[in-house]
Amino acid sequence: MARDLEIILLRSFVTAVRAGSISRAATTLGQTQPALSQQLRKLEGVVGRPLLHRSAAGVTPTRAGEELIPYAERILSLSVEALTETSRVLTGHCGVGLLEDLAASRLSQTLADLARLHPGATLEVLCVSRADMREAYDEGRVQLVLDEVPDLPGPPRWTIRRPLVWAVGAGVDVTADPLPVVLFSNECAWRTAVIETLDRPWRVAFESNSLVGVLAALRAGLGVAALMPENLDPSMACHDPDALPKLPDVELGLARHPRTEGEPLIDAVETALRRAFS
Amino acid sequence: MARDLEIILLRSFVTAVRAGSISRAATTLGQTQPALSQQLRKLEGVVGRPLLHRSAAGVTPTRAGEELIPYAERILSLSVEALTETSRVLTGHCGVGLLEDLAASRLSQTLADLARLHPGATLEVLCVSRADMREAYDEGRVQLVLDEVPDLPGPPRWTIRRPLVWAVGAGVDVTADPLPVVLFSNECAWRTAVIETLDRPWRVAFESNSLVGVLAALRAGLGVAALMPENLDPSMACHDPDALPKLPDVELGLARHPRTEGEPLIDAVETALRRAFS
DNA sequence: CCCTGGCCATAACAAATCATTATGGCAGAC
DNA sequence: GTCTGCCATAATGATTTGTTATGGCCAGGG
Repeated sequence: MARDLEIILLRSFVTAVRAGSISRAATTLGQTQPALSQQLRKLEGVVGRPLLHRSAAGVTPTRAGEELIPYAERILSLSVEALTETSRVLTGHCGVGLLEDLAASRLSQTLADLARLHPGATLEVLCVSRADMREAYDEGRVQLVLDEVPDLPGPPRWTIRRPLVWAVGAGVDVTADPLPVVLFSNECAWRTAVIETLDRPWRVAFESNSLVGVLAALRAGLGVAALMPENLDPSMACHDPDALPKLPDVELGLARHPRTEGEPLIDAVETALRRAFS
Repeated sequence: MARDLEIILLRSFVTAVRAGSISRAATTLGQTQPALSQQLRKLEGVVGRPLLHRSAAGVTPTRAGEELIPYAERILSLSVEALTETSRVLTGHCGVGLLEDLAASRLSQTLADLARLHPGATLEVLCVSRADMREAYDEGRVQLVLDEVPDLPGPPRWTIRRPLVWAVGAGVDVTADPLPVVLFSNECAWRTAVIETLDRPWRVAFESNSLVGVLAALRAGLGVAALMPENLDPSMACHDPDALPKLPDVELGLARHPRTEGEPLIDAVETALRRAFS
């Protein structure tokens, strides 16, 4: 049998007592009635005594339930207090350097959520060339950089591998000879990956130095391109796994400026970035 | 993202900090190191900041971690306090009337566990005839009765259906004509169920008024019998589903003497009985 | 200098848990 | 009587969790 109470169950219990009914508590918690019913039964199992009188009118706490209520409320309030204390609203500034492909993905959503959570803080996202990124990092305008490992301005604190996949523009024949390819025009690690991977004749159908340009070219049916899965429009997925050679993974890493060690806001952004890939 | 902390995660965190190492904390918690590692990462996700510095030597709390520790310890101690208060060691006496088949099953183990948990309480299990049971119930020597619904001395507070299965004694031929059957000699609801279910010639090979007698007869290869699955030795299972007709379910129910409403010990025993069937 | 051992992180899979939909029973209102 | 609102249960599917099996990293000792 469980040795600890569970805070979620305590919240369910308190809500049910306040609501006087499991069904109503369920809706205020955004759950279904059977789910809550099961949770309360589980809690009763942990405590070892019935906590609620059930009737057709609703529920009322038993003797044991009444004894539990004050503890439950205290634990719940301590829980939110602990959270607001340790992850209290942050202030300051954090510059984040991102690979453009990452900036386009749901990562920006994550960062925007974070910024909304901390109205006193400013978040800035930068997508620039490797050299500019290094400069911004050295000058302290950017504290975190998430990019391909060789391009990082400092040692990676952690890394993560992501696959590349082929995106096939509308109406493009993947067996065409030569194969029309849409490329990033920057010196980018996977531009070379694409070129080295292709084992048959190909030609550059279009080049762009920005992801939106590449995506537009794909939508226009100009050719095929290598993307991270996050940026792949499902309609452009390549369904025949053998039509094009398998692309290598890219290794992304996060560099953090050493002077920012222990800064809560930078902590929070780093944790959010990491969590976005879990 | 989760809105509450989780007590289990707080315990993991505190243990890790105290142990100075995730691995050691894992062994003291009886878990594996990766499991704990994941839990701590999840907790960091909820808080939004790193809580531990990881190194090859072990872990030490970060600034945020140090802030969290006192909250975590307070919540943990409140949690155990709430449990010991609401499910504190009980005293008193509780008589439980059981169908013999139930007394033989793991249910006795459950009740023994409960008794060990509450050294100041005495538990008594009674397996007697329906009439004696009613008498004991009326006189207050038995507060809870778990039996077939029609045999209960009071209205059932809850019920549960259990299947009956055929047990085939060692070496018994289930196609024999007439089929040798081992029966309870008491007037028992499923004695009649067996008789009514059998759709071909049969004979009473052995009768006993106790479950151990029936089991002994089965082991001796005297015939087949109907049992609850809990009491079925796997070696006696009937493997051919069509060899014998399907037996009906039995409906068990729990009656509780009305005068015991709210008594903590009786509460605890009732909850334990119910939980044993969940 | 290269092992070796302790530490943590990750991956992949298996097991357990959880929430949902779909029911049914029960009691009071109409 | 039939409704209506309540709770409980069953069954299924999704999610979560824990496990084993690895690999990388750093420090200490040969």
